[in-house]
Amino acid sequence: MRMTPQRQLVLDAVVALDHSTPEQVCKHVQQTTPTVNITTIYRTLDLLEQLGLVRHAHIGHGAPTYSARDHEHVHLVCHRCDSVEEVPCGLLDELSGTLSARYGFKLDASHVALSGTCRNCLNGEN
Amino acid sequence: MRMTPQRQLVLDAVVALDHSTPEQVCKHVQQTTPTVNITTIYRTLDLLEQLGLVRHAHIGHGAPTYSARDHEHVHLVCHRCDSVEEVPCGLLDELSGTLSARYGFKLDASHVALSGTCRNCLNGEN
DNA sequence: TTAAGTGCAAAGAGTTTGCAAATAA
DNA sequence: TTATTTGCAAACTCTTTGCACTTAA
Repeated sequence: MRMTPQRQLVLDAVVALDHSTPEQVCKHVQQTTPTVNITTIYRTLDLLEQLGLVRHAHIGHGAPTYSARDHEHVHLVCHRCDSVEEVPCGLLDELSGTLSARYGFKLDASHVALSGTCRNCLNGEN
Repeated sequence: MRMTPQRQLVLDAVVALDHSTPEQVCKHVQQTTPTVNITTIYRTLDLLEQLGLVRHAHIGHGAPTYSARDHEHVHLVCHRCDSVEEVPCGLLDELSGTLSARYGFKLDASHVALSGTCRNCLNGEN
């Protein structure tokens, strides 16, 4: 594996943007180097994920969003207004323990978003 | 809104199949009535969801899966072998309470899948 | 000079949209 | 009649694949 300029650009973009879709990463990279192709973005995101440098989460219905590996938290996604709130992974510690004990399932808290209704929407503000 | 034959067929299929993608619902409906179009499946699933008769969950990377509204549970998806296990929503009650109290967020436990590694994969059986 | 990496075009899944024909109030 | 519903084709988003060209070891 060579840390090519393209790959460095993609990694930098993921770190800089945070929660960004492949499309957004592409746009950002192309501001500096317009020749970089979206295919390379996809291939590089896969690669960086295999290397453990980035990870993706499924937030809502659209494209997944990528973040740097060390940026870990749980996402609360409102299915009414699509807002995303970040809360500490620690909130899932107990659930994680239960799932492990009862089902042998090792929870990866930061990978998925928890869906529900946010405070504002509950109060009828949206 | 008229409960047309197509709509009844879609609802029946969702109930019968459980956790089925729009594509799978379509295949099932077309066994009885081959003329029903996939567009109608999508439109009807949306409609039935608005009426509260079905709901969808995002399991893994592909298409969402639809189930009857009363069929509620949490999905544990293994991101290594893609197996899906169902566990009671009650497991999230405490988390749900915490999120509500601290963030005003009303969790919808059955909407999303929890991602992680399943027992078999942890034991190196896959 | 060989293997890895890239860009480009095309294809593929999944989904939505526009519109005209069919259906039922 | 008139609004609703449907089927069909086309478009659209997101992602992957095949292949030739480029690049660095």
